Amino acid sequence: MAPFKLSVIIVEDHSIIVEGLSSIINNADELELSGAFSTAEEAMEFLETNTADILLLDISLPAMSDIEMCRLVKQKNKKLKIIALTNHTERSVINDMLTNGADGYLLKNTSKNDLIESIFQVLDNKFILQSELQKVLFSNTQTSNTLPRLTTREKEILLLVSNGATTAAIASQLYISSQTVETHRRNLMQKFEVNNSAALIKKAVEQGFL
Amino acid sequence: MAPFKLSVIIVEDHSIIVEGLSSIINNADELELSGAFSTAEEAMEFLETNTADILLLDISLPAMSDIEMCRLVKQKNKKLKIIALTNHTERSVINDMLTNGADGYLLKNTSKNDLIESIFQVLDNKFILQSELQKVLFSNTQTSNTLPRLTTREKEILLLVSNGATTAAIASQLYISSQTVETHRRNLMQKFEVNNSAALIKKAVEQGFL
DNA sequence: CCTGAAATACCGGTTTTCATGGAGAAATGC
DNA sequence: GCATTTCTCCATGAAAACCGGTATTTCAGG
Repeated sequence: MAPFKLSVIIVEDHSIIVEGLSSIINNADELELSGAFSTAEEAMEFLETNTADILLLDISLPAMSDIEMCRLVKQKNKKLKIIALTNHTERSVINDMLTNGADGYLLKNTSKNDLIESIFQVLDNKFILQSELQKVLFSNTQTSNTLPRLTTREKEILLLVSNGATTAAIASQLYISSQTVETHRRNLMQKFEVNNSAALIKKAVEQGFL
Repeated sequence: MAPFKLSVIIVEDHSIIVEGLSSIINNADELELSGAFSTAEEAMEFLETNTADILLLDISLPAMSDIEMCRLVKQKNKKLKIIALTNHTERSVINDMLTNGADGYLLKNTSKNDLIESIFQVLDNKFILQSELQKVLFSNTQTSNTLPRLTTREKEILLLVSNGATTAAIASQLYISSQTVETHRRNLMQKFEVNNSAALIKKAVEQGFL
C-alpha cells in the first residue's frame, strides 16, 4: 500500500497467464496491476480515460496485427513503456517489435525475477533484451530480416493451398484463371524464400500466417 | 494453514504459467502446491518418495510423448488424479488423453474458477470435460478419430519434406531410392488423409509432428 | 519358426507444380 | 491526378509430384 505505485496493464487472453503476471506484479512492492485486457483495443480504450506506466503486451502470432497494435498504442501513449511478451525467437519478429515501439522483448518462459527486473529496467529508460535474444539478433547469420508482407489475395491463396487445393481448384473457386493462381503462388514462394508448396506452408505456419 | 491440505503438483515448463497456477492453487484453502516440474520425468521422480493428490499436466504438443507420459504416471500412481491442460481441441487428442489415464481435460484459457472447481470435481471422483469440449467429442462429424502413428522413417521423411526437399534430394540424403521416398510420402499422405504435400505439412504441424 | 509391421524398391501413367518472362487493367495511396 | 501495388492473364517446357498396384527384405515379438 505504498502511496505511489507504478501502474501496470496487461494485454493477454489466457487467464492463467494473466493470473501469473498479476501475481508476480502485485507481489512487487512498487508495482500494481491496474488492468488486464484480452485485446489491445480494449487496452487502448482504457488508456483514453486512464494512465499507466507500463504495458505487458502478449504477441501470440508474429504475423498478426499485434505488432501493428504495438505501434498504435505507442503512438497514442508515448510515455507508456511497452514490453512485448512472446514465444517467438525469430530475428524478424524481434526486429519488427523493437522498431514498432516496444521498449523490451521478453520470452514467455522468462522467470519471475527476470520479469520484475526487466520492468524496472524499462521504467528506468533502459532497453531490455534477453541475452538469448541478443544472440539471435546480432548473430552473423544473415538470414531473412523481416516477415513478408502479403496482399489480401495472396493470403487467400495461401490458405487454400494449405488446405490441399490444387491450382486448378483454387482457380475455379475464386473464378480466376489458373495462371493467376500460379502467379500468386509463385510470388508467395518468392516472398517466403522457398521453392515448393510444402516448405511454403511450413514457413507460413512458423511465421504465424496460418 | 489448515491441517489437511490436498497436495497438487504441476508439470509445466513456462514459469509464468506455473506462477499463475501456483497462485490460483495456493489461494484455495483446501489445496496446496507441493511441487512444480518442467517435465513429467521429474514429477515421476518426485512421486517415488512423495505423494500427491492431483497432477496438472501440460500437454504442449499432441503428438509428443506427453500422452504417453500421462499413461505412465497414472500406471505408477493409480490414486493420483490427473488433469490435462492444453490448447488443443482436436477430438483425437482429447480422446487419446482420456483413454490414457487423464481424469479431466481443461483448455489453457480456463478461468480461475473453472480450474478450481474442476480440481474438486476430479478429487470427488468425477470426470470433467468442458462443455465446449464435449461438443467436439460428441458431435456427429465423424472425422478422423486418432492421430496417425508414424514410423521412424516416416517422421524422418516428413521433416525433410517440410524443409522443402524434393524426393530426389531426400533419397540421396538418406541413401535410399527415390521410389522408396515416394512410397513413404504416399503413406504419410494416406495416414494424414490428405492429397498433397502442402496439406500434409499443415496437418502435421497442427497435430504436433513438426 | 511364423507372422506382421516396417522399410525398401519398381512400373507405368497422369496430373500438377515450378521456373521464366512479359504485360495490361484495376485499385490504392499520396 | 499520378505513381505504385496489386491483381489479373498468357505460353512453354522441364521437373516433380501423385496414383495404384505389386513385391522383396528385414526384423522384432509371440
